[in-house]
Amino acid sequence: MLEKTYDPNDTERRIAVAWEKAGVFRAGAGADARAETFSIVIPPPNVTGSLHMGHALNNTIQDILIRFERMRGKNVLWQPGMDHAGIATQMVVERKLYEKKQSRKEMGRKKFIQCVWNWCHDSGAIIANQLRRLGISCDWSRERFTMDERFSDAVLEVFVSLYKKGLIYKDKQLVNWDPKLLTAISDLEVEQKEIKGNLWYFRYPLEGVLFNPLDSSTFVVVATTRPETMLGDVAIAVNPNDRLHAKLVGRRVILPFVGRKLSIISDDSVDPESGSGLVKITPAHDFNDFDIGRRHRLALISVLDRKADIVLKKNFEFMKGLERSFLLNELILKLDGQNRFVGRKKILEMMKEAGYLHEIKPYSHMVPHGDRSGVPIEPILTDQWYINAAELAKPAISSVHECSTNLIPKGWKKTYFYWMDNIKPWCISRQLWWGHQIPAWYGPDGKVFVEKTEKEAEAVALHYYGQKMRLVRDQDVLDTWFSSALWPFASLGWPQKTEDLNMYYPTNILVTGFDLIFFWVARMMMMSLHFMDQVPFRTVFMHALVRDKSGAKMSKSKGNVVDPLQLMDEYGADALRFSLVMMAGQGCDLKVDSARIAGYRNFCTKLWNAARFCKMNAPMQDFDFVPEETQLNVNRWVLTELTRVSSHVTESIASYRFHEAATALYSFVWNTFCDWYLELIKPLLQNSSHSDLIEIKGCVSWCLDNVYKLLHPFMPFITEDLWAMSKTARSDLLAVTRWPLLHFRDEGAADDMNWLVELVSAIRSLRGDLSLPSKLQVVLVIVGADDFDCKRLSSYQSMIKRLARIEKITFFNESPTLAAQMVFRNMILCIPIGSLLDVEVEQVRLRREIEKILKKIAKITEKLSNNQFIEKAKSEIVMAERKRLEEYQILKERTERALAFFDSNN
RNA sequence: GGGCGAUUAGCUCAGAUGGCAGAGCACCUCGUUUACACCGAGGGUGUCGGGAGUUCAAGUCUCUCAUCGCCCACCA
Repeated sequence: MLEKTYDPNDTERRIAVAWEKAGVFRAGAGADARAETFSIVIPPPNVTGSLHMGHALNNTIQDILIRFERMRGKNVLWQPGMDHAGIATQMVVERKLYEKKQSRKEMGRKKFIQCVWNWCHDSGAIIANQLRRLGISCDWSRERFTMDERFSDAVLEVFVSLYKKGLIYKDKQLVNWDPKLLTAISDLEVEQKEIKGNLWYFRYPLEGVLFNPLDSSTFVVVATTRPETMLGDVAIAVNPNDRLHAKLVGRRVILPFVGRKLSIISDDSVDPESGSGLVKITPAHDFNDFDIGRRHRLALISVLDRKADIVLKKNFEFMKGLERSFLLNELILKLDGQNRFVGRKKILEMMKEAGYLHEIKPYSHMVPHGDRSGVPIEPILTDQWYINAAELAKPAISSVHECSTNLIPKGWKKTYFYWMDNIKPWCISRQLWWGHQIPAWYGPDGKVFVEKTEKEAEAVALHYYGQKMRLVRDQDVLDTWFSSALWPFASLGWPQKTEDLNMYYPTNILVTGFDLIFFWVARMMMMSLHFMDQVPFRTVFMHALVRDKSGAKMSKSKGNVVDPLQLMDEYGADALRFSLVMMAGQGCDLKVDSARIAGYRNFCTKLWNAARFCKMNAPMQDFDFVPEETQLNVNRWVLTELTRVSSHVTESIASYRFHEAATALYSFVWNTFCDWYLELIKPLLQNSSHSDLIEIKGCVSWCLDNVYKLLHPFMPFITEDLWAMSKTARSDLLAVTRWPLLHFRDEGAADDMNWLVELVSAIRSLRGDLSLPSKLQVVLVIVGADDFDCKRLSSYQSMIKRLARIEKITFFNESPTLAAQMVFRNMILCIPIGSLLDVEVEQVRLRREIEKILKKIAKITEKLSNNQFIEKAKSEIVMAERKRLEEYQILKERTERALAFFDSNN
């Protein structure tokens, strides 16, 4: 005998092992030689990560598709793997070292990298096991890592190839610099945050007049949010159409303290409405100013170093040709080596003291921050490697236009195009140690040799110099997303021409969160199209992001992280999976609420108990059940409903409407199968012929077996477990059993049983209105039944009696006295309850009923008397309305008759 | 500043191609009917955010306004 409740913990662990042992997740397992393929590459989780709700959702969706297609007999590959996650992993390991009072720098690069590798080996298995715990069925025998040897080979191949085509190049540009992590980052890794600060208005004295803070003709006013960069100012710009200020063009101002002479220039990009209308230009510390500087050939004067500390003394260009005034000396003394925040304060003090501070206005504006470090980034002039993304984007754009790749939901196309159409060079070098080191070697004269190996680089250098020269390798590593972009083809063995690539590329679908559309999806499109000449996936399914109960993003610092492992321990992996799917509509947010997960845990218990009932009442039969051979309408009905739900589920999964599939199954199992079918057959189990009993028992088990199959992609553990216990299970695991394709339908039986369900519900509702004790058996008197009704009533009377607690059904022409009445279709149902009946209450109830009906009738009549409606609406709609009207009129007439009976007998 | 999405029952949300407003949870009443109390039966009057338009017909399509959220953007 089974326990009353399902215990997921033991079961899930046991079954996960069984699957793995049987090798059923191997690519192509169980498929025919000529089967269609279906492939997915997993979004590789960070190697140091641990399972969070986003992973749980993402992998559940993929697993549903994979299990579904595997059961449909396809040759399925789900390629797993992990990402080395450059910055993230390096940060984690550095933090660990810091706890041990060690540092990366002291350790040296080689040792540090070894340390990271050790950490990866330890940590990598954790998330893989957590994914197994969730039941995901990827082929772990083929696990790949974005830093493994074969993958590195792909990375080198791509880098060298793009370099030689001129699509990768080195450039000295302003770059987003993270002063905490001390590396360049790409535009995408910059987060704009609104900061409430000030706008400071400075007075810069005009050249050739004596500066007087009280005389506005002796200075110009410029506004800035970044006072600390003023020492790098090289010009002042105004809009040429700014009537107020354009006349200043050509004059010069003196940069306070420093004494540098700044020309006032005109440039279209200046907004005369903004700030004071005059902008100070600091090309070394601002992207916009950098462009203006380039247009006007202005000098670049850098006053911040890589740590964003102010550097004055060491700055040769800054000092050149300047007399060091007293003030300048003082400035250097106060500022040199200070960090940017202190520097700002000190500059402001000095400006104020010297009368150069004109005004301060509170001002809130967007300040770029590093997404990992959280500190404000600095635009800094450095040498970095870039990809010409605009070039690579072209085929990636047209492929989506041509629908070679479909984005779901399709609204994301617009976002994709907008970004791709405006894509800028992608900075791919990072000043980190953990990652793919850039395959570039430099000769003594700085000449760069880009080759896959040092040997090859040396060979080329030998040819170039005519003699052997010492080469030094570029110290930088590549952006993690550079290697992630190769995932769909490199994980299948590229650059080798592998059988896997042949068979499984392009993949069918990529499942990912919409937050990765630029970081990852777009870049995979670019790289894959360039190197494979084919899209990486036919479909991209973008799902919502998991939020907490109140809709906020989960983060460790907020402490609102919901741990999927804990939820699985509490409710089981199946319940978690089911709730994620139920919530994964196509919105943007998905709120996790444990009450809901508990609800699906209850659903597991419900299913478990249906199986338990089956085991108790319909144990093993040596019987090959064939739906077409059934005789009993109750069976033919439930089989019809099962066919309906199975095709609904199949269609829904195939079109990625997972929520719909899950809802259909939930409602079939709970409402149709448990609440009605099992209740309906209970009386039959005690009191039926042998052949009927065999049919019923066969039908119950057969339905459950099919339910297990249909539910398996959603709830793999419990269904596998129940499958193993069910009579029809031979040695096969459910995971590789064929998906059911059901055809049996008997609409007549379905009509009968749906009528029965409605009838019983109506009687129960009437009983409820009368507050009859549920144990009380009553007599049901039926008035106005026709032959058809009578036939139905007698065929199903044992079911009706049991489910509605009726001791006897009789037929009358008139309603009996002291009976509660209710109209059901064209009959009046009466329950004579004698003195228990409160006639007045009944009258009120019936009157209210009539009122409702009249409203409906009025509405439909209005519709039908509208000629436009009759003329223009589809004929089946008009017919349906007429039929409804007829039904309501019968209802009205019968209800009035019931009421009249009371009125006349009172 | 631009783009996208949301607004439906107390809460969380479903409602493809317009045609009788739904589910789960919560709540109330009743119930130890031999699978399940993680259960069963019964219980819903919601200006479908406001306004306008198209249509015989609008939660659904168009416009507009409001509120909220997200993404993108170099603006001092």
